[in-house]
Amino acid sequence: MKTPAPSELEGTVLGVVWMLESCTAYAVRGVFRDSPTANWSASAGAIYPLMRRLEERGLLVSESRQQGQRPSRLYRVTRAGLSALRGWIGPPITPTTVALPPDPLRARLRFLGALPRRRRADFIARILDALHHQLTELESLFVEAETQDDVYWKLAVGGGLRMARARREWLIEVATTLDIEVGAATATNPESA
Amino acid sequence: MKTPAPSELEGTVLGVVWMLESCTAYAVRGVFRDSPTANWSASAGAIYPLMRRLEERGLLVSESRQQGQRPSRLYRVTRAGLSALRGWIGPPITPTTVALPPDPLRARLRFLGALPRRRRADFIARILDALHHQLTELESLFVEAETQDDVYWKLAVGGGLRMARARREWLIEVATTLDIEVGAATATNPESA
DNA sequence: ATGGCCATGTAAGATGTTACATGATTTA
DNA sequence: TAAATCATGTAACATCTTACATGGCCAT
Repeated sequence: MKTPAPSELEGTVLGVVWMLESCTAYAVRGVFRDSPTANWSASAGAIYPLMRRLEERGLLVSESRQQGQRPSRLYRVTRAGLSALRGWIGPPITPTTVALPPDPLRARLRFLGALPRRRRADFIARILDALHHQLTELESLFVEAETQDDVYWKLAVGGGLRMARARREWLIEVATTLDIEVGAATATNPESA
Repeated sequence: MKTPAPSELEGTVLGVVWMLESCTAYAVRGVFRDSPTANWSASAGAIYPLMRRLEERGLLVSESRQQGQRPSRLYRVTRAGLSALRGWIGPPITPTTVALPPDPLRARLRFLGALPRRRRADFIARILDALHHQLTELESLFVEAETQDDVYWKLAVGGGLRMARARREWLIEVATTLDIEVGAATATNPESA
């Protein structure tokens, strides 16, 4: 194979373009921006050169379109691109696909002993509050996804929802184990006394 | 502030050095290598320059140690380093801390429709099998963690275990929804019964 | 004493981020 | 018409990966 295996970002971009049939780099950025998960910054400096690269590899083709407008590129997935997308998904499955994803929250909790006791409790309380808000947002997104007819979208959002719930339950366990008041966390806004 | 906020990797390295009291870059790599989550490659080319940078910023200090051996650096966290570690953990909590972490499996599932039907089923089956193995490994790690006296380590491993379980249950739901034959790997033991 | 592993790095290259530049389109 | 926003990029920089280099230590 002359073409290297697509990276995570490349595979996702291929998937997005494939789903949209044809789209611009800007549209891909929009999809990332609206994604409920913290993917990448969706920065222009990442997306535009990346799609150029994918075109050079023959995985995308672009059609220049400028009817009185500023020049713009409409990308489509080529035959080779679809093949690369399938290869990226698998099988064969790669370790990174199935491995437990890194979680910044879990990483921080690992070193929670570095915080003074007071600050530790504050940290947990704020996290619980944020997770609560996140959960309600994901739940409404899930309800909305139910009305769509894209079964994979529903399943993906459902997966995110399960993760968010598990994370929140875990945090409650953490708070309980550390003997931290959890009830006050979501109700009050105590900060500067 | 002259020093920028520590990145994810920098914060984690600070935390590891803090936990070990003092250690070499190689020891930090070992911690990453043995981590159950797919963090980074723990490549030498990332860790060694990074710890050098942290020392330049005054967050680490290194003591050269070469008693008949090859020169080696023992790093310790400075006062400023501990402060930076606490700042990295929070509060204030950052969006990336609390956001739903990106999951390569969820990303792929989003585009599962790109696979031919046969291959799709194969993909799900293999993933389920891999998740099953992962889960048994995490469970034994959890049992082992129970014997340690580091409460944050127990909680972190417990969190990873919860995530892995949720992910597996989600995949079973996926398989069921897509009407895919699931093998013995999905035989759920009734832990909630 | 030699092959293999431990341990400490470096060099080159790929990739992503931040900040900026610029023209087109909409809105006040 | 001026300001804001959309849309398409580019440039400089920071960071991470892959691959390599090197020297000490250990078992056979």
